[in-house]
Amino acid sequence: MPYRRWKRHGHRHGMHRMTEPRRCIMKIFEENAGHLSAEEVFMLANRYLPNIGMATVYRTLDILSQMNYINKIVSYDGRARYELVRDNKIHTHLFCVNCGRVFELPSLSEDLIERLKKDINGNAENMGIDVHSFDVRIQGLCPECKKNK
Amino acid sequence: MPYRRWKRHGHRHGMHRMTEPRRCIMKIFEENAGHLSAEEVFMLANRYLPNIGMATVYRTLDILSQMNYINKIVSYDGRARYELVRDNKIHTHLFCVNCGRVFELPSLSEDLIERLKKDINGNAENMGIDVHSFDVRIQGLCPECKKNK
DNA sequence: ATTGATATTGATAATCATTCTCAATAATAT
DNA sequence: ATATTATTGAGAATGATTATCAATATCAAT
Ligand SMILES: [Mn+2]
Ligand SMILES: [Mn+2]
Ligand SMILES: [Zn+2]
Ligand SMILES: [Zn+2]
Repeated sequence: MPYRRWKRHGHRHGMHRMTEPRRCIMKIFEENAGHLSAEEVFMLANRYLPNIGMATVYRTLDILSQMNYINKIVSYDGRARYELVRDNKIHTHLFCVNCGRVFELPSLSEDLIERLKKDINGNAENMGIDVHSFDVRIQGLCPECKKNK
Repeated sequence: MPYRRWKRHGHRHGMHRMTEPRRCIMKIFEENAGHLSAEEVFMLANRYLPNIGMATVYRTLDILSQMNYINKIVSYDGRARYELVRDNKIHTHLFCVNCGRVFELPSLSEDLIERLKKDINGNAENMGIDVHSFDVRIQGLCPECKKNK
């Protein structure tokens, strides 16, 4: 179900009712391009809903992920990040080993992705595994941290 | 410094002394091909060193990683895995969304890796980032979990 | 609009992997 | 053998995420 429809009161998505915290958090992702931690989402939501609780943030991030409105990204620093689902391109992310932030890289060229898919699906068939998704991850220093080193 | 030399008493690696727990845990990785969690390493080490503590396991995994004898892999289930460094190939790992285990896929073809490297390094240059390493990750079902579904 | 069934909330406690603290011990240099 | 100091194991502490639960808000049926 597209988010536009669910956004209005009176439109449930399965068992999921539309509520203020959910609308607010979804709005935050629509207005922020980056890869936000739960804590960052909490602080942004807090400006509009001063009583919102951390538990609600986590619960909402969870169902928005399930609904495929946002992506959950598990980083190396022990905290997850979330981003709005904008397209179905394979994301290439940089995980900064210094500050822990996640950065977007330009997507790989179409034919490179095609060859990756082919290669991976071939191996998957041989091994008897079921591929849901894949991605490319880079570890290194973000522009800011590279300077200050 | 190669592990063979460090393995003997009286041979330090910088400030790192050679001790029973370190020898034991390194041996465990040499004898186990898989991707082990700290808990799994602890249980295996426990058979030889009944008094070993969890803190020592974590500390040892940490310095073995720094020494580049083992790789640390951050999984999606909130616990890290570790594997012996055997070569410098780009690892393609399957992270089973059902059981949380990590599996090795055959490495990508040489020229595919070369093209990936080129593509990534090109983007890295433009963005002013410093690439330390990269890898391809698959999320899906392992052979075992695929059957039992 | 009012009602009733129930999904959601915020506060708080609990969990779980990992890290820290510290006094006792073991590994190396002399 | 002795002195120096890195390492250990036990247990406490941390920090992100989940679970619990009574109060509240949403939505479908009236
Ligand atoms: Mn992204
Ligand atoms: Mn591997
Ligand atoms: Zn950084
Ligand atoms: Zn599995």
